Amino acid sequence: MDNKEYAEILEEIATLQRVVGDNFFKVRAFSRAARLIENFAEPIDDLVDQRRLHEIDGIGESIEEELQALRITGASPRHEELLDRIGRDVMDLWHIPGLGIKRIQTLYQELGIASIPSLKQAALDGRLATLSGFGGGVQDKLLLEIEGWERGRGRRFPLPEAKGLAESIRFELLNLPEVARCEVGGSIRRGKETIGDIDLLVTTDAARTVSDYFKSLPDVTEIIFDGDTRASVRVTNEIQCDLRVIDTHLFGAGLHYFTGNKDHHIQMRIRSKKMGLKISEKGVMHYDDPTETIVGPMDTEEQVFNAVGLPYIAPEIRMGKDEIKAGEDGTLPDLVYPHHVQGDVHLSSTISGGRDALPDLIQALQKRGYKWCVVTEKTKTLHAKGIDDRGLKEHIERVKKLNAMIDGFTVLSGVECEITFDGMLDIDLRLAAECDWVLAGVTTDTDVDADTMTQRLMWGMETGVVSCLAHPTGRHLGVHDGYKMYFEEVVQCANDFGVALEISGDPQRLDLNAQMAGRAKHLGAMLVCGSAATSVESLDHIEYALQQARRAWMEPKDLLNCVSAEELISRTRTLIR
DNA sequence: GCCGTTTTCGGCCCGACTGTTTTCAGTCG
Repeated sequence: MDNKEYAEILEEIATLQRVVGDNFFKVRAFSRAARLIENFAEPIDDLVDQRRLHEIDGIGESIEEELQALRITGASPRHEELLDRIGRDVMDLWHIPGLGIKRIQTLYQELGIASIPSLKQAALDGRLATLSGFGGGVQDKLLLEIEGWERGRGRRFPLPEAKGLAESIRFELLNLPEVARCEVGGSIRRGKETIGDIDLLVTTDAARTVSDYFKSLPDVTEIIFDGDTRASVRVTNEIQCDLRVIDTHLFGAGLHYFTGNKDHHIQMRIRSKKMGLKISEKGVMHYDDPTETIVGPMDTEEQVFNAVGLPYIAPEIRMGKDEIKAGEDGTLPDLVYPHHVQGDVHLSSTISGGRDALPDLIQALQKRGYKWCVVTEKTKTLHAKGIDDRGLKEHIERVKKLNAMIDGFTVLSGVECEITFDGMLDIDLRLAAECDWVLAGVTTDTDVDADTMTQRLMWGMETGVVSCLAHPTGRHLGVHDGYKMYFEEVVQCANDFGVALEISGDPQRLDLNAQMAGRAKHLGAMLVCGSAATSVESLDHIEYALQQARRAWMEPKDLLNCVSAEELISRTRTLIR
């Protein structure tokens, strides 16, 4: 079982426990454990086998037992018992906004409602309005929400898509003279790979004007709620967008608050409380101070963290896991940022179907302060206008000439090729060996069993000419998960043959993701970010990859992007050197 | 259910908005 599957079962246990009225804190413990496990870099299977689960802060005796049972028998007694009692459909009720613990309990206890269809029928019959706490207004609102759910509302969006939309709304808000600052917060800022809603933070001294403007934006289809300091709307594609308006001098406190995540805030607030302090979007203040005076300036997030005795903690690692302890101990990582990057290992030009010509790409990279790049033109399997063996030979020559003309920047010759069904490459191996860098991946015939795919990837790497495994899991964000394979074996083989693993910034992929990258790092793999750019504009996509790397607590020393061109070459493909 | 530099028992984050039980519970982020 993979970590995600363990997490899903724990979350289901939490949800079912809510319905039967279990202690709120017990429910929260299961829910938190689920999130911890989902984001854990090592396979839970291994931790169970090594009896190391208790090393995770937040997992105690009871949850460890459930996980052990899941590992050994494939089922959790608690989960099974709850499912027998109230059934699976009840969990859908949690997807209906407006329904929480109390109302779901009332529905279940008073009317025996434990599924969305029965809820809808009761609303249509007018039976809901008879329950205490459910006036006619609630009934009508629930009916609308049910219809929204039936239309597929509530789905999660790939990060790049949601980020694009968020930036466009941010841009519109910045048009308003009353808006002093506007930032995107929430899971987009943390770089979570799928996004449930968009959070925007605005500082202004004219809250009402800004809020009214926000609600009147052309894309807005529905106003969910509307208050003095916050408003929430739905935009065209059904994604929810929340606006929080805050006083200009509380920008740092507001941004911290609106970035999350929830577990991070709970940990921060528990810590503050122990220090006699209270932390919220209104800043940090003494716990029992009726005047609510902030203890210092709150213009920046750094000031907020400092006010509770912590150094700045980057958004990407705010998960309520180990970051606060690391802050206390002074062991926070020095995370990798764009200015650390010396080169990109994955980009192609008009030569193999890209949009921009090689000289333009190189000029753009130099402008960024990069010192080198690998030009990985695509083969014919990857693009209809891709290169064949002859094209690759010409490419290698072209790069040599180009290099002679440029000062202070190294262009490396590369190719992006396919590991074919029989574990070979779709280019001549001797030519591949002549390239500085060979990026190889799998894009065809992916619907095979794990043994077959693992073998294919390993055979590909065993040719000895591969420098890097491209988008190693083969997933397409929001479309399909990666192919089946044994990741540990693939990483081991990569290590043996000096093959790096790519963290692809391709907006369709983000592959490896943060958890897998963390796992690969733990297994001793070499990692490198690639923009997969085919144009000057898409060179920016490397930031998506770097953000996933930061979520995996990676520092410059963990990524080959931060070494020199010479070191990049000498550390990879060790077999043929 | 989990946890411990005041605690192995007794706590467990904070504030805004909505609708209804006209003084606050329920939900949300």
